[in-house]
Amino acid sequence: MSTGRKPRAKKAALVWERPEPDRRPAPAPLSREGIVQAAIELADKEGLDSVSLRKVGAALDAGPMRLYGYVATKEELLGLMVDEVYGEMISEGRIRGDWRKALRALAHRMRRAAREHPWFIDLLGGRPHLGPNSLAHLEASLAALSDTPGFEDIDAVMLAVMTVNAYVIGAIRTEVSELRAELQSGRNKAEWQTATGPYLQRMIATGDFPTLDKVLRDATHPSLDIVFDKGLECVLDGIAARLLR
Amino acid sequence: MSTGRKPRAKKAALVWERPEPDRRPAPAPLSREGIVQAAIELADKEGLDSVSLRKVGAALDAGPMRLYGYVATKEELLGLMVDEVYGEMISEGRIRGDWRKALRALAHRMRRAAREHPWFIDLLGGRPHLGPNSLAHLEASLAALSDTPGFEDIDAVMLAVMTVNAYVIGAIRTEVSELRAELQSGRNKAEWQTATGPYLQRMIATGDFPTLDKVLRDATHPSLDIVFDKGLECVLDGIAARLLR
DNA sequence: GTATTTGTCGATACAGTGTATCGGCGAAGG
DNA sequence: CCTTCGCCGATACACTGTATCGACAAATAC
Repeated sequence: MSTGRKPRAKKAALVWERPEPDRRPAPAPLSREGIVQAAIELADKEGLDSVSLRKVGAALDAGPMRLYGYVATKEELLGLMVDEVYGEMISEGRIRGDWRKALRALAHRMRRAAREHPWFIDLLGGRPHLGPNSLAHLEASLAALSDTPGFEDIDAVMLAVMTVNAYVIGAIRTEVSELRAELQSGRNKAEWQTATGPYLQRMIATGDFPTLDKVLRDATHPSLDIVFDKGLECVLDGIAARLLR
Repeated sequence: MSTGRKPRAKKAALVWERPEPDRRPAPAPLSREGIVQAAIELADKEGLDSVSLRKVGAALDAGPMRLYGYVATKEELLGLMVDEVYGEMISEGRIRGDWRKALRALAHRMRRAAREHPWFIDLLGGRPHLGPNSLAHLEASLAALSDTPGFEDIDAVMLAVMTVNAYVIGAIRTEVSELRAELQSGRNKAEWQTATGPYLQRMIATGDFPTLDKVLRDATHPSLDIVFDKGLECVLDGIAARLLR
């Protein structure tokens, strides 16, 4: 095509109108580590939905496309975030003690991590985690067990770790969902109960949920920590029972 | 403002250019149930990401905003989808048998539902589920236990149900993630293994993951069904152990 | 030294998303 | 028949992830 196209619209013809050669704030070092850090900070502060390539880029004085040099896709960035949290879990130190202590420690580490990064549990299980820290975490888990007596069989080790892991993930997921519900509709637990209370009471008043009614009326409602630990001990008991068989 | 604004640009002045009075394909009955059904069909077929208000609307010959009469937000639609699946689970019939049979049945129902609707597990735990079917499912679970001997204490019932639920959710989540990984990168399990294999082998060759190495080499790798059931029995054993104490 | 090639980088563009807004239309009321 | 009201849904907006490709800088060739 020969129709003379203008060189570029944005550049004013006169120097006086061009402010400066577009002042680069810095060569913008930028690194995968830095990007992941910024993304995590954003997710912690504003929630996972706020992690967009634009916002992460902006936090680093860069445009969205700049990140694509370090990450092929947003999925990959999320994967790196997950691996980073695994890294934090590992850095808490070696797991020691008998198998029960070890599994308990692993469970609590994960729970703590999920509390500090509420988005973590949402990302878990999206895709398998093959990052170095994930692998290291898995290795640490398996190693902690395979050293202890009663776990000579590698299949038993695998079963124990996977079962506890499944419980932990499910339990944390439920917890986080409850916490979010509280945080969302107002501020404290009381407000949430008064918000959903009427609806629930109306439902229960139908008489279709007698057992649920009994639970809400008679059951002691322990703190989340206690519920988590009780369930965990339950699972551990199950593993113990299988060991002796 | 008095500047004569044009009546409407889209309407051609001549009748011949206006095709028809915009032929309504039908008064478009439209109902919450229908919308949810369409959304579920879409999610089953094309994945959860494809569930957009526009596409759901299109499936019902309606614009996006039409749906907002039946649903205040997309979140609400997703909530309805979840409740619908709970409904399917309930409709499989009453839970019967001793507590172990009952819990096993509940677990397998959920797993089956998650297989038919792979998006289900992703939505679980986002927010608490207070829909009628969710409540009915919970009621059925609690009722199935509170009838059986050994579960007079309502707290014990709650603990057992919640623990099994946590395990099931976590286990299914892990499973689905593995399945997705296989389906994604090619077609069958072999292809996936040859895709990620080299990377894993290189990682293991570093010698940093000896136990993981042993697992990959020595462990029998049972089918997903067997793994799930073994873990489940493990948890059930734990509950049994607590019952006798 | 200049001319040409090359390769990278990021602004722009695009096809989507969820949802707020408000003009136009049908129905109700005088 | 005219007016008024309410509601519905087309349009618009702000935002997303990412493909594209022109412009610039460094490297190479002469």
